[in-house]
Amino acid sequence: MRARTTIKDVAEAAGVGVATVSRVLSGGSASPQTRERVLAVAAQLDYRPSALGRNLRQRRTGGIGLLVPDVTDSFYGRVADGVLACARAAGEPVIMGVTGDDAESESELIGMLLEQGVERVVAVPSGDHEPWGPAVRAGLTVVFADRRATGRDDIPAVLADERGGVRTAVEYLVGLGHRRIAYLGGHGQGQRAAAFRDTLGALGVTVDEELVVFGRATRDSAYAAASGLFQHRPDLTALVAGGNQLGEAAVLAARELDLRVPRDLSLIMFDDVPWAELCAPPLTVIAPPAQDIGYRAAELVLRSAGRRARGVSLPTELIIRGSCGPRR
Amino acid sequence: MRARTTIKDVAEAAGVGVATVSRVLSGGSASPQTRERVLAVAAQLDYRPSALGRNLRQRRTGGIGLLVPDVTDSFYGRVADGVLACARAAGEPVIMGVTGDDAESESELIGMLLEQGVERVVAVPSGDHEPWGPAVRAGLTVVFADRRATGRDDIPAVLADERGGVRTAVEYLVGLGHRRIAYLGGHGQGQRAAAFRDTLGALGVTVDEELVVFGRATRDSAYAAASGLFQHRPDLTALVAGGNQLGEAAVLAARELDLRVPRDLSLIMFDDVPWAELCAPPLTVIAPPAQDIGYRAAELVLRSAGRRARGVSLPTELIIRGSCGPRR
DNA sequence: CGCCCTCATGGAAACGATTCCATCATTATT
DNA sequence: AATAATGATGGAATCGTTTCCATGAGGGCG
Repeated sequence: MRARTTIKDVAEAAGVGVATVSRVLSGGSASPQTRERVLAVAAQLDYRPSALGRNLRQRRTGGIGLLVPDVTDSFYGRVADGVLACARAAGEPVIMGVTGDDAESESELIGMLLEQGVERVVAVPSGDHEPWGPAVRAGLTVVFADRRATGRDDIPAVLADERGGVRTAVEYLVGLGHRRIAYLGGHGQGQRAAAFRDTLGALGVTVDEELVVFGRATRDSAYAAASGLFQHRPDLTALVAGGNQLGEAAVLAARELDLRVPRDLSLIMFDDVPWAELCAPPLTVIAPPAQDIGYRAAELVLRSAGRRARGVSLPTELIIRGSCGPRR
Repeated sequence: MRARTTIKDVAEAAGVGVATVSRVLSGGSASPQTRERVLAVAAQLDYRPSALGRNLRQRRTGGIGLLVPDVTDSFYGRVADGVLACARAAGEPVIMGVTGDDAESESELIGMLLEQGVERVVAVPSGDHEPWGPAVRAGLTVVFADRRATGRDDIPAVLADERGGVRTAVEYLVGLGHRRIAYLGGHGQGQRAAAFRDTLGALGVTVDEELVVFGRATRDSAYAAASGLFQHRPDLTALVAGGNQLGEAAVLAARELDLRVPRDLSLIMFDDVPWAELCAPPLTVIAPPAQDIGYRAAELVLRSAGRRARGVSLPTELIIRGSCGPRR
């Protein structure tokens, strides 16, 4: 491997000092002819300033860290895409890690980011507050996306307006005549379940706690929860699934038990995914602006270097397709 | 922000020289009592060696770069997941970038990685060989995943056995009696189209070039291609879609034109995605081991630091569901 | 004409780690 | 017992950049 060309090589070739080269390249003052010569030489030698040297000198790494539970999940994939898009626009590298919604993994990854000298992080937290103590103590600028960690209200977050989204969905179902509506929730989505209960209450429908169930993040667990719910309470007429994996499980379980959608069961899913349209019938969904959430979070973490920033809540959209009908 | 604790702080607090601390922490020789004292002090001060200092000294960054066309696409999401899993097991950070299958973006991102001092890259190349000249010239260790760049056969690649997969699929369709089989391909998948033609030829079916069409990577373009194909050649009885976005477009277009699957049209898609099972009917697919491709590529790039490595081809699996039937 | 101010410029320090090398002590060998 | 060998240890150089500071030249103004 050929040795890298350094600033010293450029300085020598251009017949100037390294300080001058550095100034020219980072926009400092220099005489026009010097500037021109340095730029020409740098281009000819294909010189790239090493981020290593710069970062060490400036004691900061520039880049931004990105922690998501699972890139494979379409929702987090879109969040990540938003972060990457914003970072790219700003010319910042992104160091990415997958937590699997596990606090210990999260801790390890934060440690790794710290070692790398990263000082700005966008994360979809596992929910546990534990890992974030050391992070903020070490001076990390953190912005949460999609969720917050319990008890860390000091960390700004970019969230979907889950309450609004769930409210709209529940109102829609109730408007169709449904009364026995179930909620299938997942990891770290207490917010959504709470909104579900509140809205039902506000509409004068008594909340049946047996109809509010939670599955783990895995496909199997979600399927078991959905299937159990359908078998145990065949009287329910509508279901709100709190995420795309849960929605998938619900569709599968309903099909397995020969429940016709929407005749026997109305279905609304939180999160819009490509396959929602391909499903038979196409799924009515509450669409959170996943890509936007990532983009805004990255923007926030880049702008708020140092000072405290306030979080944001982005509106969701109810997309009515074909999976909801009047109460049977 | 509190100042970072450096190796010097640890050395002072432990009453030894910085060299000794470095040796203890990186497994060099030291007397038992010194080692113990240093470790105790380091733990107490919560010392983390800065990767910046180390990398600069060693002139290498350790981490690995990851370039994919689109994280939002389920397939590349799984590839990325595989790379991240392997990197995490090896304790290496991953710097990720999205190319959008655009050679210029790819070039820029490679430049960024170079600046960051990354020297190992896993990439799903856009297909253009242009960007990779500078990369290998700068001494980057590159491993391609899923595709190769034209004319860069010197760069090892971890691929799915597309030929085998397509062959199996086509044989299956021909076995069902189909003769007018179309292929809907996408960006950088000449390999698959070639395998399609070859297999048909080998089975004694004449290849109708009008039935081999290509869409761009966007949803709209793929839909237009599929729709055009169906309208222009209503006599075709089966279709192989060369990727999940293309498959999605085909399902949508078929539905729009009231083609019943599988009665009017048999459908096979390259790539297994969660929604393939949710589709009505569930889609028969050629499943490439996406996660494995990523994992193996990362393994390869980590192990083959320096020396040349050979690529690998991983088998695909034909998963028969319900979207193929006998010729009508 | 002289002084001071401005501006371009280069040398050198600093960032935080690793690592070479010299030093010193302790033990083994002849 | 003298010398060599071994091993622990710390000082200092080094990586590539930015930035402080000193230097010198040149020009404007009194």
